[in-house]
Amino acid sequence: MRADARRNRQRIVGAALGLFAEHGPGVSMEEIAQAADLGVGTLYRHFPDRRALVEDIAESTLTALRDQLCSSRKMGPWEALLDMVRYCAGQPLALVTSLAATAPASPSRARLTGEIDALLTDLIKRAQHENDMRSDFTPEQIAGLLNVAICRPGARADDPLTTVLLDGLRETRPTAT
Amino acid sequence: MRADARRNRQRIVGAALGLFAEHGPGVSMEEIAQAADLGVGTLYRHFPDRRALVEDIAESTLTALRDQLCSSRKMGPWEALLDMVRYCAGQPLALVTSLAATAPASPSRARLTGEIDALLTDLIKRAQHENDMRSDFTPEQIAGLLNVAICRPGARADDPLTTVLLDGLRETRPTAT
Amino acid sequence: MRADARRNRQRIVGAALGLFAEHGPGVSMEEIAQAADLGVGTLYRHFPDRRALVEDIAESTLTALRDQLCSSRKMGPWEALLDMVRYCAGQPLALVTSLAATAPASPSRARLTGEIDALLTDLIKRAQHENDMRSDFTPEQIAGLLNVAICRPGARADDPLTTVLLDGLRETRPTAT
Amino acid sequence: MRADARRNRQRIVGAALGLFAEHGPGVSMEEIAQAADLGVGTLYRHFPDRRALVEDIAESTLTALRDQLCSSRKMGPWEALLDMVRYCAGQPLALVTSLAATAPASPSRARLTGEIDALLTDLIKRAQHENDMRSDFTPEQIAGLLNVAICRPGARADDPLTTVLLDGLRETRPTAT
DNA sequence: TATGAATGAGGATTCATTCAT
DNA sequence: AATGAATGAATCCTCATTCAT
Repeated sequence: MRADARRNRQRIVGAALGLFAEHGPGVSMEEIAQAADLGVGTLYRHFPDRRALVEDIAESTLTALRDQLCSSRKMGPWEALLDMVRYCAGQPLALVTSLAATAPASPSRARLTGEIDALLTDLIKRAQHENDMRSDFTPEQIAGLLNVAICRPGARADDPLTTVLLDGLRETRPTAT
Repeated sequence: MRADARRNRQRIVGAALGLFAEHGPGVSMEEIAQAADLGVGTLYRHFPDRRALVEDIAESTLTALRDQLCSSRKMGPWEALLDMVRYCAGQPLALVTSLAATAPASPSRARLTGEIDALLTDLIKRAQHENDMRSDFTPEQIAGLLNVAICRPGARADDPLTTVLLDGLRETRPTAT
Repeated sequence: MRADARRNRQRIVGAALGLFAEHGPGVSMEEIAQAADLGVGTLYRHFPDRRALVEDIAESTLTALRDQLCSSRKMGPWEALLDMVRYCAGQPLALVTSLAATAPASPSRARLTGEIDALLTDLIKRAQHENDMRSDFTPEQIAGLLNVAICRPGARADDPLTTVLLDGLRETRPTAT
Repeated sequence: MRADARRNRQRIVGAALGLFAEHGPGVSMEEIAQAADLGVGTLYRHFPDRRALVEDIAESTLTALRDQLCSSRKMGPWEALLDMVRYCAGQPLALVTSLAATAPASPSRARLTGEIDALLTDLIKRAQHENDMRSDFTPEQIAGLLNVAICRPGARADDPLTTVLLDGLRETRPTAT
């Protein structure tokens, strides 16, 4: 019975992700429930309201990202960054970001975001320290910039934007403008 | 009365831009009308439905961008690109992009987008030809990349992302990864 | 100037009749005004509100019918009835009847209806008296029956319904059922 | 719950019929829902929009009429016609006809109308063949005429109009005019 | 427990009517 | 006097949420 519940929860989240991706954030709870082959009532048993569902999706995605960042702490910083970028390409980060933008962050989401920022900033600091990354921007600025690269619909680790950005960050020379 | 009507139309568009920017695309027509100090009926006289309002905002922004691109055709290509980036920083392009993503493009919006793409691609081609820009990406790829840089909330001509991107594009060397 | 006003009034009534006939009673005041090549304001100068317009149409049609009935008082009763039926075929009586059904009758419309009923009933009485019409129904019943025949969309003086009815009324024999 | 839902559907249809009959086709969905002691939402769960409600009322009335016509196919034609007229007197056919006139017929309503016309025409043909009905009109003309008699507010099987019409149809003699 | 029917507040849109030009 | 822009109440409809089965 607990297994059933867990399966249902997964189906709901999966259905929601799929529908949000395909039809935008306006998808109705009923549609999500149907796509998960469940009644609305069951959806509401798992998530007290729509915000809870959205928050759950956002938090689980962010949690996975944080864990990924944690797990690569022992790598060289530049390699770890590349890893993170590759990892993100397979995640619905663009979707989650825009969904989450709808509502103010819950405390736990805020905490997650903070942790990710800290981990990322730390990574960047180490990269700069090892002269793998240009140092004329603060780690926070660079973190913001990477966020854009990552939280983009259809972002891939080897698409032009990512490539040019990483190229631009790799060096230590001043601006060309 | 013609003058009044024009003023009202401007107030509606202004109010809509402000509210969309602040509270997202879910703002109600009533709220927009109130923010413009008008009755809903007036809003609907100017824009037959919500989509028409959104389309109008999108198209006028895109038209201005196209005109800007046209008017800088006689400059050197790199300087023209910088000009465009600076111009876009002052425009609600991020907003317009996300709003427009809600609905499929109208024919005239599609045409505008096409024109802008053509102008931008041409600019990039010329920049590559003059060795102002790396040539290991197609002009279309670079256009896509610049679109991201430009259609970003809070984009500025001298913020880190833009700077790094332009740096990364300026050179002619291969990838550092 | 008075001539203009009269012409405008006629155009409004004409446009309204046409649109009501074609698109039903839901036609908007704006549409009527446009069809009359006038602004709504002008329409409202002539008719204080929608009901006034509808009433006017109804009353002018009923007035004409009453006048027609009056003018044939000197004929033989059966011939006068045939005349009335022929006259009605060219009038928008079906339309007016259904329009008027929307709202309770104004005093003057009620008066007109009463006059018409009286004239018609009188005609029928005379026809029965002259043995031109079967007498097993009261004049009021026969008046009601003729109303149906007449206030029908597309009624014509020689269509099957009218023909059969007049046949059925002409005789003096009892029911065939 | 299935039983409840069915009951609710019936209450909606009943309320709608009553209100349409009393206050015309302009009754609001909210009023119908209130008269059925339900929320608007429930009304819309049962009927996706206003047209669906009207269509449903029309189609169920027409279906019943068709079934009535079918079930009397084995009777003598004249008796079957009388039966139909009697049956119709108890049905809201006038209402349904005027409601349905609001919108173009749905395919299934069109089919029903066609079937009814065919059955009625056939009945008339047989009646003419057995010399129960005058033959100087085509069956289609007579069908049209009967439609008027039947689809009239307050039609009864023994009211003057019906009586006179049936009288007029019974015989085989030419017009009296 | 899962279901889906019921609810009703809220948003989009229309249109009769008023009023500034 | 004519015009058509402005108004907002009224209507249709949606959808998050609750609740009876």
